[in-house]
Amino acid sequence: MTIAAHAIKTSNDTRGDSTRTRILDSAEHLFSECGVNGVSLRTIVAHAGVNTAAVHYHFGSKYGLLEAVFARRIVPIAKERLDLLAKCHQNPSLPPLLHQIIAAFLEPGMTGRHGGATFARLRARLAADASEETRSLLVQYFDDSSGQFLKALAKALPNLPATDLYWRFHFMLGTMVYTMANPGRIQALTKNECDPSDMDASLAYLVPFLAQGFLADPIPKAPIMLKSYKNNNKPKP
Amino acid sequence: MTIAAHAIKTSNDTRGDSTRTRILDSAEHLFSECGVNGVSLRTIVAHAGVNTAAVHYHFGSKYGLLEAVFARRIVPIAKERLDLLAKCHQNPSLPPLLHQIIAAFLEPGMTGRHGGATFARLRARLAADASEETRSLLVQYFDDSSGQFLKALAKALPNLPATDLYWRFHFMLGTMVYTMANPGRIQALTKNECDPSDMDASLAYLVPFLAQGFLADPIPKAPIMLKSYKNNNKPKP
DNA sequence: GTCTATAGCTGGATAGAC
DNA sequence: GTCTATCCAGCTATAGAC
Repeated sequence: MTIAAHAIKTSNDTRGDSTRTRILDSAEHLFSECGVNGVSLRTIVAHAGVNTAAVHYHFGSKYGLLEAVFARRIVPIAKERLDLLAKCHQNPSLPPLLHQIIAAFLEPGMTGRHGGATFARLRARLAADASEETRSLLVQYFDDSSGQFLKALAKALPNLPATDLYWRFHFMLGTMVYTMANPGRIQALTKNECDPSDMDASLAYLVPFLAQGFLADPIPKAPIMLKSYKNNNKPKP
Repeated sequence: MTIAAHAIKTSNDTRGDSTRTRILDSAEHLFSECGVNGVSLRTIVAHAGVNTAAVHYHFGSKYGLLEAVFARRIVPIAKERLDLLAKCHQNPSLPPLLHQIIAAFLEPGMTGRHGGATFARLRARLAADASEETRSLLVQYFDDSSGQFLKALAKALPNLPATDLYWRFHFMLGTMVYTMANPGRIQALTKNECDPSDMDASLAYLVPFLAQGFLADPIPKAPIMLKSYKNNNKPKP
């Protein structure tokens, strides 16, 4: 069965307590908590109340299970992103277009609608994983919608060179993934005043920060600048 | 032996080819490439040309080896950060103080002086890992210098409320870690025009982006705003 | 489709010679 | 300090009864 077929089959399972669904839920939770290599199938099946054979019957292997966990959430997230993007437009009664686009990109994956903090942390783990299998999962599901957002951002920032735009998009992914991963450092430093697991608060602070970053002047192009920007690139204060 | 003692002992090993050092180098490389749970001690010792007993003799366990790998790099990184911070000051012939501070924080960990991209990726992996052991490693070694940088940033941004500052510091960590992790998405999207493994280029684009983000207006404080910033928080364009 | 039982490996850790 | 040989717990995957 293909990954997409897994996703469709799963999303049609509205009962929510079938063997398949319970395995997916347990796997999502434990992969997220312990990492894919940090948890055994035995632990997953014990948590789901099934046996090891069930996993191999439904998903073929541990990696097949990971694909299914991933596909179940990612297809609706990508769809919602594009839906929200289609609704973005200039209007004096709305926030600036740039803010709308950034929010359309970030919200679907970060709020609770698609697996919430659990799936978000799993995505963060996969992003730090460089293996070919993992990387292909991310590229396969995200690159299409990313391209659409890059186009929309380019249109909203007509004076920004493509290279600068790409870098800033990359930085946006970084803030998103790191916030979702929530390593706990900022809580420790601030005595829980800042809590990245509160995705609404995270977005409220993140969107304006990123929008402002996107609006920075492009950096000068001369190659020498790349090694000595400190003495040459002075944006107006 | 304590972690600090490991670090000191290692940093005094100037020959660079002792058993200890070869194990540390191999482990750093393979932990970085495959994840701590993704590589076995057998693979590490084969790569280092030693036997499994050597690891247990010198480091006690696989986790002890991870600690030693981490401590060897992190102590000099934290020191260099503070050294660079001490040199930051207002001067018309230099870039803005804010840029200097951000660069002082980012450079030591991202450029090639302390393990380079290899150790950087390992740090990114550990950041995505939520286990108590891993988290304590990061907190233990980084929180002191982070506090000093927060103070310096607060002084450079006297009108920014502490909460906003903390969030933006958190976002800065995200861009740093994600760039170091370099999941390859931006290369794929841009046909290698942007290459996050080029740390000089990364810093050239990253520092101005972050500085601009730090300079954004603080978000309004009313709790309601956290859930509906989209209709209420409109920074000037 | 679901289960039990187990095959077949690989893992971290250690004992004990030198 | 360094090595070989080994223990045994834990893993994924499968065979085969029901």
